[in-house]
Amino acid sequence: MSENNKQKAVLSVTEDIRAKILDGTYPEGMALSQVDIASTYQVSRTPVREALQILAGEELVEIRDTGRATVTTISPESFLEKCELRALIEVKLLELSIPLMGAEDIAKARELNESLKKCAPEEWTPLNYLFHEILYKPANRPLMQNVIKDLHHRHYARLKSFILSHRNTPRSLREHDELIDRCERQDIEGACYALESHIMMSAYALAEQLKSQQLKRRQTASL
Amino acid sequence: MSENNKQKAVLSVTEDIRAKILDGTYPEGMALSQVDIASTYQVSRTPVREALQILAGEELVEIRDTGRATVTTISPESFLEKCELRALIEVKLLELSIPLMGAEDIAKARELNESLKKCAPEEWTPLNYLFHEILYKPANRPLMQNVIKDLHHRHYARLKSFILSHRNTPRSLREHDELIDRCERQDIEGACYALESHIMMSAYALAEQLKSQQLKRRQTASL
DNA sequence: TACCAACAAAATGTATCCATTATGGTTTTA
DNA sequence: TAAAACCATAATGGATACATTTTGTTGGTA
Repeated sequence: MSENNKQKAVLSVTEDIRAKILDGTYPEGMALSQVDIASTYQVSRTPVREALQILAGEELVEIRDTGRATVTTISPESFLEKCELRALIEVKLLELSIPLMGAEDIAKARELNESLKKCAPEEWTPLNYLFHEILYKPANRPLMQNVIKDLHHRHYARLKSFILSHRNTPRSLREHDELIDRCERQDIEGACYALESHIMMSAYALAEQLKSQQLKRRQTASL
Repeated sequence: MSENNKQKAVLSVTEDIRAKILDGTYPEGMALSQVDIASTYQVSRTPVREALQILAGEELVEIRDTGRATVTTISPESFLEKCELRALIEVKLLELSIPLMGAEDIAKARELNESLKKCAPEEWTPLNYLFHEILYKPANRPLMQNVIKDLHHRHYARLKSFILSHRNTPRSLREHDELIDRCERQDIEGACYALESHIMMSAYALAEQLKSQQLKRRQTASL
């Protein structure tokens, strides 16, 4: 066979459920029954329960004291605060990075932004993270970088549909270009300010969308 | 009976192992065998496995791809970076808090610092966290506050023995007093600077101790 | 002595079984 | 009719049994 499919059940189940939560297949609030998942993946409940604990630790599912697991919901308030945190840390990373950046880092960033300009909508979120990752790498702060990665992957990724519908990517790309220019000029203050705006502007817009959608959903539910 | 002892096994096992890791009963690198734990708590391996997954999510234990679980180790580098992150977020919280502080917040902070002056060594870590928590409450940033709480509880607490041996608490208490004064005077910049020094100074001292102890331990091990 | 193979012991991974608890609908009663 | 009690169903929590993998040891060979 071409590859080794014999991965531990816990891992593959965890990965698959995580992916389905992130891409919206399992929507907010959906009940995750151990027996259903077990029969879906043709495994026993034992690995399923461990997978749910792992995902609960990632705040993707919530396990109530009755034992029932559901997909967590994203409140506009907590989303905004996550963006604030993201901005705080990313600005710090950028501030530490800029003095240590070499020409090749700038070149890589430009290259990635070009890829972003041409990429399919599906690829946007991961490529966007890679772009930011390159900018922060010189700072050499693996832990902070990891926090950012988590915020991007575990949380931001769940809003992909919003991001796509918002269609602010052209502006994002322009802002990326500006950011790179400022880095190249070693304009730390300007770059940090640009980055903070870049993050928080889209944050407010997305939070508004979130709010109005949840309002709509609640109205539909009460019919 | 005075209380309901019938808690779920997963929870009580998780809590107990967590406490033992934090207080050093289970030291860095110690192997956590499922069967041993199960027999220790008189439960089957099923809840033990879930508990280990939860603790792995908290980065208190590491589960290797062989399935073996061990208590995670704290490298001086990662400790310093955690302190940097802590300082970054706490300074932000303080900056947001000060303009919203009332007289009763200041009073509470003073009160807590007085308790700190008189408290037993055992009580220092949790009380110290409470002191900081009060200062950040007006900022109304539950998520950031939670990150800070985690950093304090899950990580800082493991260094209790170092903190005690370091005996820098008198200076800490003076710094706390100064911090409160600056808050009362609405001296945002000064307070933030004082807080950052307060955190990072002890961070560097602790990191040095960590380094020398790990060096000593490695030398002893190689005998 | 150093290295490798084979085997034995121990630990983990998963499935299945039973006990307990929560849930939803039905019936009963005020 | 509305609310409370009850029961049947379904789901979770934990224990046990078995399969698989890992690890350590022993014995043999160069």
